[in-house]
Amino acid sequence: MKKPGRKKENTALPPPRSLKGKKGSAAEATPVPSFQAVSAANGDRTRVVTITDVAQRAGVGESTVSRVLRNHGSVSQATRSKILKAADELNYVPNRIAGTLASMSSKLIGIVVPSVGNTVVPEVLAGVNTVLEAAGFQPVIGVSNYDALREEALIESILSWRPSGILVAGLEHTDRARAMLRGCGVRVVELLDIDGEGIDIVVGSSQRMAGRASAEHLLAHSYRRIGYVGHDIRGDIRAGKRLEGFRAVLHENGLNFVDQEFHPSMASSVEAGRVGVARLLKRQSGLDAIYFSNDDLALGGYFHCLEHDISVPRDLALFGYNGLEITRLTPQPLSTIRTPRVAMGKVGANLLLSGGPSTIVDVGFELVVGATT
Amino acid sequence: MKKPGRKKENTALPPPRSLKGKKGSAAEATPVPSFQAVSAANGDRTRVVTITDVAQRAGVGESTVSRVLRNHGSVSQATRSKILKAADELNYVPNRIAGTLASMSSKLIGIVVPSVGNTVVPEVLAGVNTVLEAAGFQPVIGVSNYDALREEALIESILSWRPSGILVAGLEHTDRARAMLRGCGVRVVELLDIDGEGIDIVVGSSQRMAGRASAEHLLAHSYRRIGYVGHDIRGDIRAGKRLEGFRAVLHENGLNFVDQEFHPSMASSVEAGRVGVARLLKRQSGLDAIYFSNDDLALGGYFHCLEHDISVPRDLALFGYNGLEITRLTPQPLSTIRTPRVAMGKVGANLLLSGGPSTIVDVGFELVVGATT
DNA sequence: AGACAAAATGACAGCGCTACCATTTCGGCC
DNA sequence: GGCCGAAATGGTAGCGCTGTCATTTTGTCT
Repeated sequence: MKKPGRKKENTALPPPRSLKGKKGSAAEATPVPSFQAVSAANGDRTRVVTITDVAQRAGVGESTVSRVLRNHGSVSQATRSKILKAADELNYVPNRIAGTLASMSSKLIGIVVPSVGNTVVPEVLAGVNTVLEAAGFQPVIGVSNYDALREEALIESILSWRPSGILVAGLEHTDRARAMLRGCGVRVVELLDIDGEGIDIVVGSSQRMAGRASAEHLLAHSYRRIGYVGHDIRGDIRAGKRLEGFRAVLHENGLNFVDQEFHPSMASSVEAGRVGVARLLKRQSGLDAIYFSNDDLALGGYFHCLEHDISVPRDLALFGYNGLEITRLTPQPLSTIRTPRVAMGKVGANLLLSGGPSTIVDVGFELVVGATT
Repeated sequence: MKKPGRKKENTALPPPRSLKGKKGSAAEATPVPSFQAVSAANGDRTRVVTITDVAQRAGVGESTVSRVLRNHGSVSQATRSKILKAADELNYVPNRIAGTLASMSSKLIGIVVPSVGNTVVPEVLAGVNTVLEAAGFQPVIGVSNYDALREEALIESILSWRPSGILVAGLEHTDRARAMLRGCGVRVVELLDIDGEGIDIVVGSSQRMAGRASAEHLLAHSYRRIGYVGHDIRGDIRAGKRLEGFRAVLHENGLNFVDQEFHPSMASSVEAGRVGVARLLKRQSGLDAIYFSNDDLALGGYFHCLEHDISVPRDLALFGYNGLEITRLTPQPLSTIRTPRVAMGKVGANLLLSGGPSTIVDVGFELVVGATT
């Protein structure tokens, strides 16, 4: 339809410079300075304002300025305000890079997450961020895309910023990643999952138990011909653990999945769920319930049912995982398992900063009986 | 005058290590190390590995190690591998804090976003991150919660890490924030919106035009009794601009909103939409269409209709904003306006790193005619 | 007023690395 | 071999700040 918009530039701009052997040749035009070359609206020197400038302007020593700015150590009220005034006038912004190097302790916290696709991770991050911000820490984030090697690289990269702590998702990492985390000398929090061996602090809920609870719920409601619709399990280890737990209960009851569908890669998980259910139903395996790898998929399945007049749960029951807010607001609330994600983030961050001993915190989960089972 | 300062061991003898004499004595009653105090499961001393250690181990100078590690400058193949081997054996992780301070140019990029609630911001971040990662940059993130003062504080805080660039959402900032961004000496990208005056680089689409296009679409489809359901507009300036554009078109056609509902604060936007529509309909204003501040609200409204057998669009048309993936997958696809969020992030990041002149890039938007209008 | 502890302040050596030299070594080439 | 430019390497100031310690300035009691 309408498509206003001026020039619709492409993303084809060349990256500024590559990491790899860029130099060597004597040519080297544009040594890329341009860093901190501005400020000082007046005609004054265009150097970045340092603590020395503030000290001179206030007529005191650098250490005193440092003490005032960090609110640390005793300084007379008169001196303090003199310094604050000078700092303000000069528009001084402290250089935390230098401060970090000098003090050997940073106000940076590393965070490595697998994705920012659905709202699960952002919610955890929100919880983490609340705590970090209150304590004056800044998060440095990396997204691994469910790729263990990328995660390893990210961890290394983030550790090179010498954070005061690091939060990562999950318990599964490459050996080298684990070694780095163990040896980096700062606290490590592993989030979301507790099924496995952690490095230091572990905050999450049991994926296996969640899967088991889901199966038990469906069985308790007399569903017997159960199918599974999931995304690629290779990358999402936690989804795999849930599936494993679910399947274990089925086996213990002499059952098995009647049919299943995996969707390796689909733009959206909702779509994967929709397509998965469509395929499953087309095969007419006489399913009475479907377990999904998560709520996104379940939502897609639910939409499919709505569109094709499949009565839920009479004709087909649906069960998801995550307890996304939206699953509470669909015409029929979805049955799912809700995890306290924001709280998880908060707890994790708090433990990280608190300096206590290594722990495992099971934040548990809540089985939400919606209208789809 | 006395001569303060510590002893600076000169070139007398090669001291075992540590210029700081931290080691040496066997006593060592933990003088506040706790930082970097771990690793090395073996009995070895636990000092952080520095470039000097690598240099010594490889039997070369520090500068050469630096050259190899940064892949910058010419080093013989033999020396290179010798150094890489030493670094690997020592499990060396470079200290980018020190590197940044020394080189006066960091591999950090600041990002300030209003929230991580729905998937809009994460999608933009994903685009940004793709580009940053490829260029070896690390994002430092702050979340302002739609609070201008918090944004200001975050900007200051992030600038103190001396990033090489900074991305912020929107064009509206406090005066001080704007001054800091202008004066910090690095490139600034303002994302999402282009209606207003930017600082340096602006990448987004016109909110006002989006609102207008939405109104024109509804009018073209003969809807005349239009209502509005939105969240708190005070914080979300962009939603306000869309509303303004929409309303302008209504006025130009001698119309106005028949009724409207604002939801200041609700746990979920979807819920706000649901509740908003319920209230609007209860008032029986004879609406034939509802414009929502965004897709989350629209989704909630749609769910309400589904649940209460309100035929969409016959009884009521719905129109949202964002073009979230999920709106494409509901039983009836929602009519909405889709913005190229990932691309927006990529373009913004590329421009930030490319070092070109200040620009405004209108990435446009696409009016998606779903089944709800 | 003198004595003494406490508060206030300043001086300066690093933190680990990179940029910029200076110096040494290497490869052709007469 | 001797010469010379280029490649390879080492030495060493800082980068802006903080921690330590020395010094000076209070304030409080006798």
